[in-house]
Amino acid sequence: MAAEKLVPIRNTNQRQLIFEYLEHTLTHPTAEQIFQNMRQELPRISFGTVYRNLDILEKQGLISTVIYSKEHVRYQVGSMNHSHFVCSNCDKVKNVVIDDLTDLNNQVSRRHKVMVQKYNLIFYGQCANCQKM
Amino acid sequence: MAAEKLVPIRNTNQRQLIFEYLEHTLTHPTAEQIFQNMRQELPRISFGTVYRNLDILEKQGLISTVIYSKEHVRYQVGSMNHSHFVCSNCDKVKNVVIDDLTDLNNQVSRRHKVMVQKYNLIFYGQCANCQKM
DNA sequence: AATTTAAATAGGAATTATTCTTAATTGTAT
DNA sequence: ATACAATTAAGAATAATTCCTATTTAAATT
Repeated sequence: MAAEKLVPIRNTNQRQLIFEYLEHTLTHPTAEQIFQNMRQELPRISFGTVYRNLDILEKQGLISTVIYSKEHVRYQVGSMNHSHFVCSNCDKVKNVVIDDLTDLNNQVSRRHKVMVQKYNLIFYGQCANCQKM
Repeated sequence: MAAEKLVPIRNTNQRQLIFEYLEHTLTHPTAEQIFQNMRQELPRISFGTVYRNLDILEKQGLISTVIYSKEHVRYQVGSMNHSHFVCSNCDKVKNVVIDDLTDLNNQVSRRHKVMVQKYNLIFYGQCANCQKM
């Protein structure tokens, strides 16, 4: 665990807008989708800026990354306190409410002598729409 | 859900050896690691062959894919009936035993009117070794 | 055992997502 | 207003994965 150099974080318009977009969207966009959306307001924004700011926002705990398939990483506001369902057919992502799993982290920490900081639970299957077809 | 053309699957030495390697390793190798290992026995094997056979083995239900970070997809024998712990510091992956979660799929299926086929639960944190440092 | 045929392979090119590099820009402290 | 370091845009570089094609090979048929 290398000690990180402490560097002041400046407020930039780009990061502010990325966060606001994530805050207001109901979907779980990919970096590509975020980039395309930002281009409407900031036509000169680059992918590097999107990725860098997503990393910063995640380190600040304001957003979190959901890794739900080989191809697509998705982003959302807040930390990972809920789970996701991903339709294997149409790729849609749904937030999912499940019974309390808060003591799972402790259970795993105790049994395996590790320090669990978070978990990520993803369900895969067919959504209501795709089942009909 | 497009109907898939039924195509005979032939037994090849390459696929057999990839499966045997996964069967006997205790780690959760990446495609790269599998490729390097296969090269010892099959010096002419290509990445395409590794990826194609991993896909086939997964479709046959003989192995499964664990997506545990943006950078690294990992493979293991069997289906995903257990969970994983990933150390955020050293990247090591551990199999984790947790209390019965078998009715989680049903719980989610019922509440969200979807058909859950599998779930993937990953814990992130610091392993015993990395905590000491 | 030889022949046939489509599936699988090797090899390498192409694609895609992400990270890196650098000169120019900009937020903020003075 | 000025200075300075953090951030940006732009595009090159990298890495993982997929795709393409001529050749090879498993296995069914003769």
